[in-house]
Amino acid sequence: MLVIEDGPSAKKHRRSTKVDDDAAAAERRKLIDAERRQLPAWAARDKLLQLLQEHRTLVLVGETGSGKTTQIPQFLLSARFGSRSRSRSSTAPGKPTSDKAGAAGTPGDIKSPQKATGVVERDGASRGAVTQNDGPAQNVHHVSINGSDGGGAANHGGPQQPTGKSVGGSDGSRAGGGAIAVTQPRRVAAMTVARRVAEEMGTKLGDKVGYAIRFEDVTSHSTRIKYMTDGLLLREALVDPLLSRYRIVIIDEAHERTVHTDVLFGLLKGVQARRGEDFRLIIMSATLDAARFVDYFPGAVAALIRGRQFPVRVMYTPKPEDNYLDAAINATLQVHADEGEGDILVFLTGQDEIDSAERLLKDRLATLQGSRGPTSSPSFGSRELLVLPIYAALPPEQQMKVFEPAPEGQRKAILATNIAETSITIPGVRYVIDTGHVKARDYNAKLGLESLAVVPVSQAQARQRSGRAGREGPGKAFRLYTEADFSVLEPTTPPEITRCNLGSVVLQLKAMGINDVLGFDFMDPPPRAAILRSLELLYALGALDAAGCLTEGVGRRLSRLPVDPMFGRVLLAATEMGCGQEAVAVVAMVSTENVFHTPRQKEREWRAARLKFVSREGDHLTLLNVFRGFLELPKESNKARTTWCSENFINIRAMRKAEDIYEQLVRFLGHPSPPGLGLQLATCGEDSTPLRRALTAGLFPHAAKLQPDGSYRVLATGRQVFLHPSSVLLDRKPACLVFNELMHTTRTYARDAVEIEARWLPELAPAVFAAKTIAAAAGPGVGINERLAPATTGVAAGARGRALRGAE
DNA sequence: GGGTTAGGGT
Repeated sequence: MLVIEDGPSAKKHRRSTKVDDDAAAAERRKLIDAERRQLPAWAARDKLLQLLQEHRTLVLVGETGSGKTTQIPQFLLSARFGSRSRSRSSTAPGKPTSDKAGAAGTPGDIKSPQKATGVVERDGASRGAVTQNDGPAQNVHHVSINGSDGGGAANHGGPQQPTGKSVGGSDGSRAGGGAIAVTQPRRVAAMTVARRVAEEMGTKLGDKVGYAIRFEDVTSHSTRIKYMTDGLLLREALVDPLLSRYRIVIIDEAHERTVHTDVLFGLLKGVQARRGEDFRLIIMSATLDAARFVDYFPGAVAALIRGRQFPVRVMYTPKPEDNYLDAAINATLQVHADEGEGDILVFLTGQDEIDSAERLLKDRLATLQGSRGPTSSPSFGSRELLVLPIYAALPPEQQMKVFEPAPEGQRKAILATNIAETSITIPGVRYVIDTGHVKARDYNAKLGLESLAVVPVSQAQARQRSGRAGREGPGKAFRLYTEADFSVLEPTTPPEITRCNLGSVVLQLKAMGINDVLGFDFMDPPPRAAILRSLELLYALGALDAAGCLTEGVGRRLSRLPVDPMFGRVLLAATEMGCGQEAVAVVAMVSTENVFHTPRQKEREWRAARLKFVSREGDHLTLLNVFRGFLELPKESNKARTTWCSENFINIRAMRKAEDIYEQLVRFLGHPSPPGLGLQLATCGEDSTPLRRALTAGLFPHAAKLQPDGSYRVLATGRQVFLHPSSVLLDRKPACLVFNELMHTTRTYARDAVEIEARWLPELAPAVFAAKTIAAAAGPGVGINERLAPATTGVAAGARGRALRGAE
């Protein structure tokens, strides 16, 4: 069971199996109520509501365990913020409704961040030594909310106003007019928090409180509080740019700065400008970066709610470690030998590193046991150390082991990637070992190249890691670097939107009528080159016209498909080429990561298993074979599926996700009326040619030709790349191929490749591959790249010029 | 000749 962020309350939550026992239910409600009142958020209730009446944007810094995610929406609802009735009675922007505004003492100061220098007081219990060692708390402009007692405020979950007609011309869809939307970066969080809040309010999930995530909508017409993923709200904005069905939008975990939240920021700013007093925005963030948000949103005010975090003592190494992996193993053994009860969480960078750390640690333990005898030392060997890996690609049954409590007399040492920073919370952890490194994705817009490299963490990330030791009691964090090293780390990790491919983002903005993408009000604008590159790509795909405007035929349809624009283009082409079914399966599979589980110590086994699926034509067809194999299993038999997957070293989570995407795409492409595209999904059977042609029609910007030295050259750019070692084509190296993506690690690798015919290119992408050039290139022994590169660059430059004219 | 951090989508 994954435990979500934000609070002991949610963590303790167990769903009651029966509610027919009224007495027990009432008892439970009392308990829940008592629990709620303990939460720091509860004490801040009245003040928060007051602030929100006076300001259109509230930036709420709620530390871990404050209860902000579960409580704030309920407060708003009980204060009728979640109903339509008060929206008309509110006053003009900037004019407080309440004459009590001054009485609270501070609102005047709060409004102007520059004046309100109130340093946030931080009590020791809240952050303890972490703060101390990290240096002084940042000087942020907030007001600290110290609970006025929340005694009188008990009408939570009271009867709600009938919704009537919604504001701003609602479309009458579910969770109708004036509801409260609360976004989360992760699906599990949206689900579990919604479930908890429904229970607190004593309603059925999907009734007054619900959630919506991709593939799942548990809301109804009576839903007033809707927890959802940020990506989903972004999708809704495509259809309803004013988000008219919501009176309040809450962006939770805003400090994580996902691509989705960052785009939402810009959109919401526009929504505020157009909806005025009719709309309220709350930005909830766990770290003290409120000033950024306050500066960005006009008229915003910040407030802090304390958390319930136990103190964590942070230790640094006196001098730099030259091998953090060795250091981590030593530190783990030392903590195990010297420290009291509690599990150890070690942050490493990736699967390989975790695998080898696991081996090294187990070897060291065996040696120690052997030299001392099984029970010789009271401090060492008296307790066993249970070494457990956790990372996203690990099969679920192995992942589950970290959530089980250590058996009596044992201690867990969990070797984790940054999955344990935010996505999952592991119970029992009291010691954190931070190697100070992380494997991170980056994007070089000029080269259109993604890279994956081990880099130092940011200070914020280091704090987040340390905090994992203080969830259940006082803890200790061991940073395997010096305090001086910490002080020179970047304060925060740059937002993702500044370091990723923007194809989808630019397409979405265009589809929402935001034509001047370069001028979009991003909180942190992505590199200009990244936007330009996306415009070029979208033009090449036919999604934008020469003026940079969305094309109705291709562009509009691509914007609605929930896949990368290049894959969307593959799907559209496939429906015309009679291989829609196969293409949907392939796109679903490539939209899923970690299909194959490839543990290093079982390489022979997984290679043998994979052979059954291998297509000599490439990775896409191999993935298609896997998907077909999976679909042949009885859908209702979980057992059969689990067994098949584990026998074949296939990740069942990935397969379930691929199946969901497949079904969603089939529904979408096939459905006859508007949101659907009403396209026929035919099958090409065993003939792979139509499918490979369809893939070419979308992936042509990634077409590459074999070079004499065994490497490949990307036709559109002239770049030299290598086939990724995981490709089934590695032994066969066809003369021409298209691939999904480039990734730079030790070298520049092309991942997921499929063989194509060079002569298809001018036919399927005439704007980019002039027939003449290809004809020359197709001749034997002709230096194809030298001829192609200038031609394609010229086209790209032309596209850029035209696309920009529309944009600027 | 050799390898993938984590999230997310009407």
